[in-house]
Amino acid sequence: MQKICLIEDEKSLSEMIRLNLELDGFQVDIYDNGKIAKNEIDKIVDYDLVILDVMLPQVSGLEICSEIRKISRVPVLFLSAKGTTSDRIAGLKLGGNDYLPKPFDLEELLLRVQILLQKNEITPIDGLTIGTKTVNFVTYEITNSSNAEIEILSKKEIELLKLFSEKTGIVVSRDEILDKIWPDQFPTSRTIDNYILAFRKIFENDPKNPIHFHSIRGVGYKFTL
Amino acid sequence: MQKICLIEDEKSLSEMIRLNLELDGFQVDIYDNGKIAKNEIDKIVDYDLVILDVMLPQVSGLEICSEIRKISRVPVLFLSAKGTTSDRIAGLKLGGNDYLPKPFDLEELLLRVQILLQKNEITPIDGLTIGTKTVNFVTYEITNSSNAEIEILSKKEIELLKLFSEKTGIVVSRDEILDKIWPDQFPTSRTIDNYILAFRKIFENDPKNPIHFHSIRGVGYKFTL
DNA sequence: TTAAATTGTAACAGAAAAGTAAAATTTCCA
DNA sequence: TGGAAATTTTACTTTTCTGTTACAATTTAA
Repeated sequence: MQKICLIEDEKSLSEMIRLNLELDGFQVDIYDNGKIAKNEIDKIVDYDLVILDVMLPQVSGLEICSEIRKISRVPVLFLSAKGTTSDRIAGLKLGGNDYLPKPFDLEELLLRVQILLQKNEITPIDGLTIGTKTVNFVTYEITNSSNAEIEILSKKEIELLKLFSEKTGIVVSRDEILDKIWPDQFPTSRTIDNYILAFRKIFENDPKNPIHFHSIRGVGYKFTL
Repeated sequence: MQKICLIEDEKSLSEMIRLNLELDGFQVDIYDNGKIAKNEIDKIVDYDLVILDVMLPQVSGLEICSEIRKISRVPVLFLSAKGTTSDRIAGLKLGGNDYLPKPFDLEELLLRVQILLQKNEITPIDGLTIGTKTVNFVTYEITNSSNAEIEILSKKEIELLKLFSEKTGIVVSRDEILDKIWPDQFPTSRTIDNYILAFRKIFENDPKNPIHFHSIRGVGYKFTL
């Protein structure tokens, strides 16, 4: 779920915006104090979008935007009662991504929010998910959705997993594995077994009764999700 | 060079816009006829940005936008004399990315054009905060929020940190690092290690168990915040 | 039922990669 | 030009990977 940070001191307005963004499926947190917001820039840049009122008591929205831009490129949408051209330009120059003068139409706000968030669309990762664990073929990491621990696999392990994921549900012969993973070497057949052994320890709940890494006697192995 | 397609029937306005966009380093082609534009959608979607007047003779800008969206996600910026909310919403709903009511300030147009084109680029930011320390890519200084001490990094260190900050959370291979940081030289692999060593001493609480500068054996390094 | 073939398993050793500090070299100013 | 800072290399250590070995367990076939 995409999270939006709304920095706006006028309670009735911010609650109205929050309600509507939530109806659109976003999670919304509100800061009603510019000074606090400025002190928590670290937290603010973790959001997917920041909606920022220009006129805040004590600290101006422009100031906050400029702090944000020092450390992050998170999209910033300005709201302002002062809708003059020069204000808009000031906001955009400081790194704001859009500027909506008050009073604005709610529907327009929602549309502009969606446009800004499209930019951040997450590109699917190149990897493989087995049970609660996800292997990232680029970073070599295994992330476990249930306990946040991170393991790192080796190059050869990743190569083998890639091969298996390409052949999900299909038996891969020992010869084929050797050809693909060790094109210039000719290791023992036991070498393959050892990698399977490792995979079972990592991915199988009960390594003795594997459900993902099956041995096909006399042929090779079969990987299933 | 980024190419912009401007669809606008009012010659004096379109030439003025063209001139200014060209001064900003863009290449601009003008369509002054909506009908022709509609017949050449294939060509139009090859541009990096389309600026579209809503009120065109014969064919409306909204119609053209909707044709564009059938085959492409090229950013579309609407211009319109009718600045009513419902017009803006109509434009955005059809897939427009921004809407500027006429009369607009030229500077605002140029800024919004730049924002829309940034989507495709990675805009470098001028700093990076890791834990309590903030690196300024312009002054090369590291400021520590907890003890006011100031360290200064070297040029190469800053270059490397910039690279890592652009690739936060992504593995950067040793080859890529060498390519980007040492385009004309071919230093030892140990050279990179030494920079990482320095970064860990500076930014890691426990350099032996790094949480920001991870080594990915056989590949490279990964920086995380 | 038993021997042969195949697979499972862990411990080990050599190889490769990365960590490290200090020395050597280059660059940049004053 | 001298010297300090920056940069890169060198040499060494440590860590991790990787394939082999030896043996156990399992399956197959005679």
